[in-house]
Amino acid sequence: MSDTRWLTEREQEVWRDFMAAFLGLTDQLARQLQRDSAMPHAYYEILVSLSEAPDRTLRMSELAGLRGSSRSRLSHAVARLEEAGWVMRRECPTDKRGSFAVLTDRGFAALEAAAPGHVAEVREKLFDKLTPEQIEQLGEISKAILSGVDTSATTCCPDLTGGDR
Amino acid sequence: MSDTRWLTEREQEVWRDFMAAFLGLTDQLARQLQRDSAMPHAYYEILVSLSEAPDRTLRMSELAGLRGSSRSRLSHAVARLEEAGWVMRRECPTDKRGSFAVLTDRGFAALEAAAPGHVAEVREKLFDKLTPEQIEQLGEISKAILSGVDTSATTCCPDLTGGDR
DNA sequence: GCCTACTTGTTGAGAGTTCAACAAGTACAC
DNA sequence: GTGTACTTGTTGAACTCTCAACAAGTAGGC
Repeated sequence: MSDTRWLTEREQEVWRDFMAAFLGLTDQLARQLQRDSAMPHAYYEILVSLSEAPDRTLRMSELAGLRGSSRSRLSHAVARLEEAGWVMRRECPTDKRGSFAVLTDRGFAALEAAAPGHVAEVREKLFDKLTPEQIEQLGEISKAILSGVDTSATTCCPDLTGGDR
Repeated sequence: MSDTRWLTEREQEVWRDFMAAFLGLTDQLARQLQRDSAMPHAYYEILVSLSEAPDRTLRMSELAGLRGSSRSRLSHAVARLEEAGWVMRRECPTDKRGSFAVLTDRGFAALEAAAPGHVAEVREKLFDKLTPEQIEQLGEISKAILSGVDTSATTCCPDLTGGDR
């Protein structure tokens, strides 16, 4: 198609440090949560989203959108969270296809118990390592990257079977 | 233990944007590689590490160290890469426990075929979104985060059974 | 030599994610 | 109403990763 615009030496270096730093960071956060609270990071974030929603309740697809997760992934995850007694499903009265996920009191308690350790890890491993200027810079950089990430790609699986028959 | 130092509003915002941006970015890179080259991102990086090693050969544990991967994970991955014909195992003559992973010609060709698409995605989704100053800042920030990430944690599983008997 | 401690790499089971396929319901034209 | 297209959420299989357990080999004391 077009000849490749390879990375410069410096870009390569930044890219590798960036990946190593971020993968290492997320890895440690995930380990901390799994070790101390027996939940994967993705499940923690589902609980957070629910805890902030009105009535601690969200439609499955809204929750998937918020978390940038596929419907399939969320469905499996909520099934596990339901087994743990942290989330309940409730049907939607106005749309019989739909279903709500509701954070239970036990789920909220589990989240409250997990939060301090998680926040401490984020502080120690991220914010304590950066100057106030760098924190601002990271915010700007993140926003710039976000502008190019199509969040829809994760959530939906466009079925194009009807388009080119 | 100690009372929690919660995140400030601004820190929270940066944290969420950061996670969303990074998870979205890695997700898209992984999808691009899987879609266009039928390999997970982690496998791509294994091939890269091997391609840069003398004789395209590395001890399993060195490779695990380079990639910040556990020995178990690497062993499974190399098994898959061997099935694909991209990597071969060779035994180590001086240490009969050890084994080498060697990138095959087919593996090198697969890497060459995958690289342009991957680099284009990294460019488009990351470097094209950032100013030269931001790229420098990201490099510094990554180094700072890296300083607090203990890369050993991933690789080894310290067996402390003998310590406190 | 022998014995204990450690290292290397593999294995199998369990857990989370992805993908494609699916049932059930909704929306809207006709 | 009927029919077609789309949406919602779930399911099962395949795949990757993690964890614990393991066999085999090395290192160093004695």
